[in-house]
Amino acid sequence: MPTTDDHKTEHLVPDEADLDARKAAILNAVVTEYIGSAQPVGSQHVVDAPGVSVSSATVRSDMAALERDGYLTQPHTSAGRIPTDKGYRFFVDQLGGPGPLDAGGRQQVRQFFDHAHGEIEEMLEHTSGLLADLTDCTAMVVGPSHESAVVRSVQLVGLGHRLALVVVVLADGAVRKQSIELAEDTDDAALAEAGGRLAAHVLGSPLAQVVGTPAPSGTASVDAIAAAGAAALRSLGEADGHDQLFVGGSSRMAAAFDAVDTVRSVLTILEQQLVVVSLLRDILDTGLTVAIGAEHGVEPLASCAIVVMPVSVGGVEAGTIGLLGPTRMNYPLALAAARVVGDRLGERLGEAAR
Amino acid sequence: MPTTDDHKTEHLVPDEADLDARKAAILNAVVTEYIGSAQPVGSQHVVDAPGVSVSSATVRSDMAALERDGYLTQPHTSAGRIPTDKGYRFFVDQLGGPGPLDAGGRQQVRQFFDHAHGEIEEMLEHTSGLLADLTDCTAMVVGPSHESAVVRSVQLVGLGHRLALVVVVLADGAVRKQSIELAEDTDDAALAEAGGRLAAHVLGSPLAQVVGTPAPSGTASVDAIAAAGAAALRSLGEADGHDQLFVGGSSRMAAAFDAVDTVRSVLTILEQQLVVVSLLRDILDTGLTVAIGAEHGVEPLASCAIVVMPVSVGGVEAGTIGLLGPTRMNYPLALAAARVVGDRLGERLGEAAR
DNA sequence: GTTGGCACTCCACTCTAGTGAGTGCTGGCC
DNA sequence: GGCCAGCACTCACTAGAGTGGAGTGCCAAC
Repeated sequence: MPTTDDHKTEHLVPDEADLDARKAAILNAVVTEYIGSAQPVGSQHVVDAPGVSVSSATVRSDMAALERDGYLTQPHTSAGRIPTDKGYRFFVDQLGGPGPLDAGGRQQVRQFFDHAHGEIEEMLEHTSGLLADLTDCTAMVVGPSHESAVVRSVQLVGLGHRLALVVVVLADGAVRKQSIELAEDTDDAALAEAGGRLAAHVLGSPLAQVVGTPAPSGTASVDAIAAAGAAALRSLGEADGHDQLFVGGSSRMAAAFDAVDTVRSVLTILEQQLVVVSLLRDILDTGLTVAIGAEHGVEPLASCAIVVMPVSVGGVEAGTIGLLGPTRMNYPLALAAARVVGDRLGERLGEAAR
Repeated sequence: MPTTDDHKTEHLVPDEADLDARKAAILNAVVTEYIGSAQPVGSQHVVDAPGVSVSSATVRSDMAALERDGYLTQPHTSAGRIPTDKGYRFFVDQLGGPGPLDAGGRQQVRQFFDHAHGEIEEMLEHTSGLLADLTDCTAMVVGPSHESAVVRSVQLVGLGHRLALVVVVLADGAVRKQSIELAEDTDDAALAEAGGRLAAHVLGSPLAQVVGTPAPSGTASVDAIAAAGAAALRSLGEADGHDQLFVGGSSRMAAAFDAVDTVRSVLTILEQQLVVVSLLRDILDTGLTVAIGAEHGVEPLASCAIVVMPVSVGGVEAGTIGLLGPTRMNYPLALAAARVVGDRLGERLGEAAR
């Protein structure tokens, strides 16, 4: 009934604009309480909340209004209220805010980044574990894209038996490899010669923009190797499209739901790296930080919410952090953790990839 | 009461030696049925099984004997029988056997290895997915150990801003990297010089056996870089101890149990790569192929069974396959899949790493 | 040793209150 | 008009009683 809807939207203030202060306070209380208890919240539990200094009867009538406006719902008559996706949305947009990370959490983050060592991949992997610990959500960390990183070094390494490895180092420290088959037993000199020509051809340009073959050397066997190497680089450039994903704390999903079916379908999604990466991408592209319930359009995650935070290095996007939990997840905590860890991670990546 | 136990073991035949043929057939039928239905099996459901041409009353008395001997158990009086861990053990050792992979499965394996491409890590990752699909279990694939692989190439690549990358290629095609910090802005020539000395020092020896520093060059700055590189190599050698693990199909664990708690604790274990790798290692070391229930000693996995299969390349162990499922998993299928995929994977690794 | 028969057990299910948290409504008060 | 105490009502949840049936153990007979 679009007519009725339009009517409402146009003439009744509360639907579009902010809710009346007390209703907002009540909604806030219901969401907060429900996030903590996972139980429907009754009017009695809300009367003592800040900003609500009225009787339970009045709260009830406000709750009924909030339900009419779609912020709350009842599992059944004569049960307490549960926030709807719209209710969570209002909470996140108008009420919650990032909220500070507690002292223990801040300490954990500091300690983590003080002791973080090793290569990027390892650090990202561990970061996902940290986030999961902090928020009790499943954490997803997408590594920096290497699309624009230029080639800093190319090397051909013979592995014996007609096999060689093309090893590429990008300016941001990423290393890619691809094995190529050689036509016949090749001596190291030819390999080195071909490697040199390959390097001259691609050094300084992004991996994705490698085209053509190196200039001919006059020796057919060397040219063949160089061409094979160039082909390998191209296939590496194409494969680089899908960024690396690190998922941590997927066991938290089992604790979040008591229906095994839900757990299974969520885990199934998490196993599909491509789906997850593009899901996070999509959410970011629509300009959201939090996607609640059906907002992200992935049906099996309808009872989940996702917090997304871009990781930027010097203003340039260099990865993404995602937190997956039930729609009744602790948004303030998740937002705070994502922000803090994202910032620190960005700094770290900046130090490494200058 | 060890005395009683000894007494039994020594003087009563059925406990140690094979069960009487019909009892074995009954046990076989119970296990098979229970694997399929997950419901306690009554005597009536067994009378039609091959090798059991007796009435249900006789089956009952045999079942009672099997229960006395510890092969079966009852959830409660007047319910059907469920196999104990010992019952599964007998089934696996004496009855089941690998059992052939069905046509669809064989086709799937063939297709997978025909189309498998890319580098080892990617293939191992996908192999875990394949195994999960085939068996409906969670699959674990441990990559080949690089402990004994000798260094084929070492390179120092400058990344700008006092940062350089040590890139090591091992003879089996594995690539390792580690960033090092340079004392001050260093020119490429010094980097190349140091790289050359580093290479001369370690080429041909296994990564884990890198000791000392390269021979001095006479230039202090070059020596410093070379020393830093050698230190990086040592730390890489140490880090190489824990092999790469790829877990596929962890969502299957959610389908296997209906207690969310169990699912959560199993997933928690799966997140700890080190634990999983050493668990598989331990099982192999005790000479087992299948570890059932408490046999592997990891308490949260008490209701799980693990099928382990070494992957060997030319007789040398080069990785491990593991399948994790509930104790009532389909052992013949899991064993068959593990064997077939393990063999094919071994062949593949052999082709690549010669 | 095997079998049909029989009494028994006990889970799973249904049905029936009874309980209580929570609601919507109403009439009176400020 | 907004607020509130009071009240009747709703309905999930729980406990207890009753029932059906799948399954067992035992026994006497073949």
